[in-house]
Amino acid sequence: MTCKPDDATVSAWIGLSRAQRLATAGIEARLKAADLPPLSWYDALWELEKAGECGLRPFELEKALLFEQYNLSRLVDRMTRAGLVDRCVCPDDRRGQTLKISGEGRALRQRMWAVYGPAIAEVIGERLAPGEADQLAALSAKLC
Amino acid sequence: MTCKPDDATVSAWIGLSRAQRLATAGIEARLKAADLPPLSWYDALWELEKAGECGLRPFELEKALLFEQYNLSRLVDRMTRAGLVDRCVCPDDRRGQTLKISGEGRALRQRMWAVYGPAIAEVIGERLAPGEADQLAALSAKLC
DNA sequence: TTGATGTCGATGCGATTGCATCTATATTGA
DNA sequence: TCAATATAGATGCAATCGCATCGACATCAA
Repeated sequence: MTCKPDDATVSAWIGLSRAQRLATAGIEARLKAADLPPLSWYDALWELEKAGECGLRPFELEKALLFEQYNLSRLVDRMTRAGLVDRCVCPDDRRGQTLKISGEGRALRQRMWAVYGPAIAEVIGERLAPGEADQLAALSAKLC
Repeated sequence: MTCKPDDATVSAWIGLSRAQRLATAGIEARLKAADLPPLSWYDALWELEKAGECGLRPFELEKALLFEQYNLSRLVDRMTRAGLVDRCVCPDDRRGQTLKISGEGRALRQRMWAVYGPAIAEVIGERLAPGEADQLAALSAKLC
């Protein structure tokens, strides 16, 4: 049975939550200031770019991004309308489709990384001593 | 100048983000399954309960919760309509108001904690060895 | 086969968020 | 004092989210 959390657990949860929200806000603000789309667009573009030629099915992207199905459907809508992603026919499953990043999509991802990368460095990297980032990554991994 | 983040920093950021989102989703799902309002309501109620008799100004709550001003305004709206929070006149500043938790609000916070507490234990506590929670809290604090 | 059930993705609708801006009051400085 | 500026909080409107559900195809069991 699951009982009440101890104080250390509560502090960890509150800290995790605040840290992530502050970092996200900082990063999103920098993207917006540079007239770039939100983080979720970057994440989608990056997953699709990593997937390469064969692309990804929407449900795969959904799992990779931890998105709700309906939100992913609409995100893909917007990105397709923006010319960043191509919806291709899926040979194996006629219910589905295959998503591929376009040239424009690749270009936008690069422009976003030019802002996103330094933002991560500023918001996370500069605040952690060497080795602490690894610790944080390891602890986070245990929660997934 | 801020340059590119190193790999450890990127891993820390991605891990932090995924861990927080998964944990949040798990906790919110449990609240919803118990027919309870979302986490933000709990957070607001808890801040107001901690503040005690003298209550809090909306802008103080805004800072405590890391909310946008307009979102806080509307959250308070909904919670007031639900009878959980009282808007009181603010003697010092006639532009503003003082927010106080109601009896109903206190009661709801308790009922929420009965779900929220175990949820934290399950999603965070059970996945971290003793001491790791403290480490995570300490690392998170460096990011704030 | 074929009927029952499961999975993929889209969508109508109401709720919430983000942006810009507004009103009212407070503060500051000439 | 009083005009200029700043701060507290609300709100109209468009974009996005959450929920429920749908249509289309796939899979599985008899």
